[in-house]
Amino acid sequence: MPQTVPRSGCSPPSASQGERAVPTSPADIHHLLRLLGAESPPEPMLHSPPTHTKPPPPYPEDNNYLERIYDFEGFPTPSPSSDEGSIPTVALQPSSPYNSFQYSPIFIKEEPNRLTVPGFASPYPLSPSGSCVSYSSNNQYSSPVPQQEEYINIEDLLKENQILQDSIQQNYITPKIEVEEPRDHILLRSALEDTTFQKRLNLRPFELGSVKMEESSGGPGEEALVAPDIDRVLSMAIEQSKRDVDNTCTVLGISPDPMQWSSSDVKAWVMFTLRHFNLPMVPSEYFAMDGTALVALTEEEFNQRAPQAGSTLYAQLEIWKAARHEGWRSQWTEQRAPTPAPPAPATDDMSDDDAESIVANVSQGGGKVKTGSTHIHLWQFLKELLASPHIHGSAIRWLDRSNGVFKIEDSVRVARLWGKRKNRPAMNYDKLSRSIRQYYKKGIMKKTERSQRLVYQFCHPYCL
DNA sequence: CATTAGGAGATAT
DNA sequence: ATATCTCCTAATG
Repeated sequence: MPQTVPRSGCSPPSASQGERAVPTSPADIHHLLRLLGAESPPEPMLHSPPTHTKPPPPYPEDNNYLERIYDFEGFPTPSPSSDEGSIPTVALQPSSPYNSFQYSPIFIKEEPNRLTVPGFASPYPLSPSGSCVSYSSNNQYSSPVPQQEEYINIEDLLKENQILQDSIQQNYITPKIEVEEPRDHILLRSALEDTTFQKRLNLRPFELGSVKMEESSGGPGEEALVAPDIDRVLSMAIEQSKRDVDNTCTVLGISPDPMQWSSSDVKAWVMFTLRHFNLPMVPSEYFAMDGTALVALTEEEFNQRAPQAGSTLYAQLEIWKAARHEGWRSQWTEQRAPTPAPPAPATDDMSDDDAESIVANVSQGGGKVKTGSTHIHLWQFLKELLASPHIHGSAIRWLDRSNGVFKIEDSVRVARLWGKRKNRPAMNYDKLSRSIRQYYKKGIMKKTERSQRLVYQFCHPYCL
């Protein structure tokens, strides 16, 4: 069935062999390859997994998986208590058929693969071990059965890719990727299981399978032939990483460039990442430093600060560094430039805005376009932030939830997030607080008994 | 110095 | 017309 996919403003990466959607140097791929294997739990946040399509039940403090999905997507977390007045409730998108993933244990131990990378020109110190990411088994994605550790090399990946392609050609119709048998090759698994990029790019589910792969007839020159197919998959995976980074920026209100992070940005990022990977929390004081300092930390220093999670944090940061290095453009670079007609047309313009409008659309039942998010009221927005303490807890949190008393811990970030939401790049806390003060008159908020700095209180119907 | 308080005009939807 | 946004002056800790 030849499906012609409407391309909703984005051109799928041309299947032509010469050009790729994402220009990636071998070094980048290698870099990512080292990183990706250990990284993200498969498609952690962009879509709801099939089994979780309804909002989380009561709200027991830690049924966070769904919350994470909501939060990360900028979805308002479904309120624990009944209904939120005019806050739009969000129906999650019906799970896409491509979206079959499950959390499967990931084991990887890396071995320098055979690609020789003539020097990844990173301005940042690489891991002292040189291998960059050594994934320890203490993280919870690892299975209790440690003997499954395996080494990966490109040849295996290629073979596996071949197997996959064969099986793909047999059930071409099935939009699901069947990667059941091989349990061990994470990179491939994660790259292939994560099919969301295919969907986002309007690829047919298996277009990547059409890339012909020539088996290494040329004996010794192995390095040379690695690139073509894996490359393609990886470039998509890279795309995915970009989006993840961008999403995180949006959610946390931080710059994509770690060097620009303030110390509270650093804390927010660390906490978010720990949370995201289900790693044990560490005192945020351990990471009391700004972005420049964070970037300068070695893997060992990470591990000192967070014995259970240091490697993951370090690896994640590597991805962000790479992002920075590649100059991934994002709406975050300085003030947004609203020029709607960028010179480079439609190669991958389906980044962040799309995600947001999808959110908006979904929340409107698919009917109305856009309108949702810019119309939000400040008090609603604040409650939204308050509803995801594990993400924004360092910026704003409840002091007395039942009475609607909350405290703004990081006025700069809250204002930044608000400005972003309202498309007001010049927003600051001065203005935001002025708006809050208007609420006194309107009876939406009131001053607390003993007035404390940065502490506000919702009035009655508004607080829950 | 950051924050609070509130007036007043401008602006976006 | 409403809900801010923006700018500003004055007070406070």
